[in-house]
Amino acid sequence: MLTIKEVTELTGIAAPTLRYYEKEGLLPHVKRNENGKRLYDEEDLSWIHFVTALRATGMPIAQIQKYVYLYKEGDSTISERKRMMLYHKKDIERSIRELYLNLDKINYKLALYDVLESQIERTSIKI
Amino acid sequence: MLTIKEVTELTGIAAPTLRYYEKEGLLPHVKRNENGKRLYDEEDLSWIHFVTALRATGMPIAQIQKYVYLYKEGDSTISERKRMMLYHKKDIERSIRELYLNLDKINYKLALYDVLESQIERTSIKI
DNA sequence: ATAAGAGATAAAGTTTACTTGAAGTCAAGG
DNA sequence: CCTTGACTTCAAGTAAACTTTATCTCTTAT
Repeated sequence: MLTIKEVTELTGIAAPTLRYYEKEGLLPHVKRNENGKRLYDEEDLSWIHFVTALRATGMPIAQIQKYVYLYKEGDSTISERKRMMLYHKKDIERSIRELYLNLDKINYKLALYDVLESQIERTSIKI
Repeated sequence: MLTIKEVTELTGIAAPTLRYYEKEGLLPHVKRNENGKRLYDEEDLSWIHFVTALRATGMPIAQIQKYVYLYKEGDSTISERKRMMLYHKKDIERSIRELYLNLDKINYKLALYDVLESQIERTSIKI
């Protein structure tokens, strides 16, 4: 069982953020010791990693809340949770496609700069 | 020359957002008619598209501001602008890589759901 | 004994990027 | 004439996700 400090060191997530996630219901069943201090086990860690992956891919807190709520409901919600993940997967794939398209525009801009620079170079040589 | 309404229809960007971008200095040389109403030409449109691409790839307003400021400085800032774009390109590539990594985690979760569902199915058949 | 250090809660504050609202201008249509 | 519609500006409001602050408790080292 890990303290909150150990978890921040392991995950790079700030302690207030971990408390905030828990308060918002994103981290089910985090235990406490006799003094009320948080204790994280392996399962908590994998929840943290999962939530982090969802956040990093742009899923809003509110939607993760809903997911965890369904998880707590038990096996009867498996198909709905799967649907949420499938939908989110499509979202990520769309984001990636858009990033590639916009990356093309940046690359085009960079190509223009290359032309500009070589023009400037040639001009300088002439002088 | 296009009115702001025509530009919103063409680009899907709300008029207040266009005004906001202009006020923040992201859109250089947008002209006005004799009554002070905005008129956009082809160059303005391509600035709008460019700014949109930068925003969509996560560049903060403040950094775009800096870029446009350099642009206004003239040719002497070309290499710095190019450096900004190169750096941003690396950023986008990093984002894409991270999205792929996190997509893998989501796919792993989905695979787990497939196993779970087939287990449930088999259990039901037994009953 | 007591002061430091880790952790807790609750509430307020911050940041970023817009968005909305209030109030005014101006040309055109009934 | 005067109202409607499409603008304008400036200021204030909003949403999301944290982050900071204030205050309190408890264990531990001096």
